[in-house]
Amino acid sequence: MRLIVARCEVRYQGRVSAVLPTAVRLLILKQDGSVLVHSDAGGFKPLNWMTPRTRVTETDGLITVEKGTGARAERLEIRMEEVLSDSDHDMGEALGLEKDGVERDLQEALAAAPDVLGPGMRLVRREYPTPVGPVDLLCADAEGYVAVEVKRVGTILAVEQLCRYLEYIREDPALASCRGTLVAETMKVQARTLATSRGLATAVVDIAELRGMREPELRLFGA
Amino acid sequence: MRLIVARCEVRYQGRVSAVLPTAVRLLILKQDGSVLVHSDAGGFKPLNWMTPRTRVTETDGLITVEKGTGARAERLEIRMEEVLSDSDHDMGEALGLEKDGVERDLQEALAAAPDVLGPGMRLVRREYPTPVGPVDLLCADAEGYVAVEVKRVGTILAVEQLCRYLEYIREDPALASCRGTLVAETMKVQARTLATSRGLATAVVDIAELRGMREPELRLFGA
DNA sequence: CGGTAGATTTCGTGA
DNA sequence: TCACGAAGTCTACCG
Repeated sequence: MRLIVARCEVRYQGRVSAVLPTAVRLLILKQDGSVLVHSDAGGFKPLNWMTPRTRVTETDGLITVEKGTGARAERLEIRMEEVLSDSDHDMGEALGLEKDGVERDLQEALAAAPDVLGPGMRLVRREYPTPVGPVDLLCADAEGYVAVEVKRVGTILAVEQLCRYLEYIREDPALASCRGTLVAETMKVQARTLATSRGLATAVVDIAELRGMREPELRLFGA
Repeated sequence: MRLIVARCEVRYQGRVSAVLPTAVRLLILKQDGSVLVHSDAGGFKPLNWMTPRTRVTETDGLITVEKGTGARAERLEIRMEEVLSDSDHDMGEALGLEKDGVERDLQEALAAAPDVLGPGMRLVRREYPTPVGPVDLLCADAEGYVAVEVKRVGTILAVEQLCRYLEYIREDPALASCRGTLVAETMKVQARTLATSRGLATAVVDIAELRGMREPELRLFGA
């Protein structure tokens, strides 16, 4: 990884056009070809950047980063007027990031304990396919089938998505009366409202509690 | 801006849980309180980060970044085992980024040349309000009104959005027969298919050409 | 401060 | 390679 602190002007032309007037900024040139231009504020996002795969050339204080060809071509030009620092660092191989609590984990926990969605609820199958993509869970209880969409945050977009799935699911005569439930760790009020007006159920769950239900013996130790 | 290259272990707990095993990484501590952890690969995105406003403390090789309180609390812990480089850089004030070609610009260009959507098409108003948000353009031709949704990339989500708008627009008796058109610089095939099946029109435009139509005198010079 | 929509979204996955 | 969906999305804007 090469780190440059320099007074520079940056131009990007590709999906949009952008110009950064001259100022002192941090340039990051990664081993994989990524180039990031960061300022001392603005948080998470680089002011300008290009992701792999790139072609990087440097001549006479001008760094040119290119990507793609023809209509989809992109070009990032960094004109350095004063270099305040320029260093190289060998970082070796990095291991991956371990995450927990994302939608996938929630879906798993729910698949293992579908009865939190109602008495007698059981899992029919996960990732039940439709022409517009798979619905997270297909469940069933005494009253019939229920299509379940799982989200970390329940929004109106999730309601729309579930509606789209149901439209196709109900084309199957056996599933014509299939109900729908949106499950999320946090539910937006607007999502609940829209869901209700479309005849869908909503449920708020906690992943830690879900797992607690799956492994009740662990709770005994904690109690 | 403080730049640290160090062998470190990183833990994040907040919206999810994440652990980064020990490796050499770049730590960026910005003036505004942002903290980013970058590896030498992985492109645009930091491995871990925290956006303002944060509380940053450092004691004995342990950097702790905290944010929020109570249920929404987040914590980022960086345990440094070996510091390879640690430098501070004064970057002063940075000027803003000038962008062109985003959705807003496309909407403007289209508002100035609505006839590309069809002969005799004229602009009624921009940002025509509905209870579910404003539709980008409301136009009209000899056959009646047309609601226009503008996107840089036309997706099925954009089609759904336009449908949602039309649902409300058509409640007004004067607009009961309002048509709909999705306009984009690039149109996904699925979006076009869904739009057609819902009785909506689609149009692909180029922002440079749009502007060319608005200022035909400029073309004469080029020709 | 919450909600919505845009983004050079980026990033992963599956066909 | 393409298309779709998630993301600790982030960020700006509006109420």
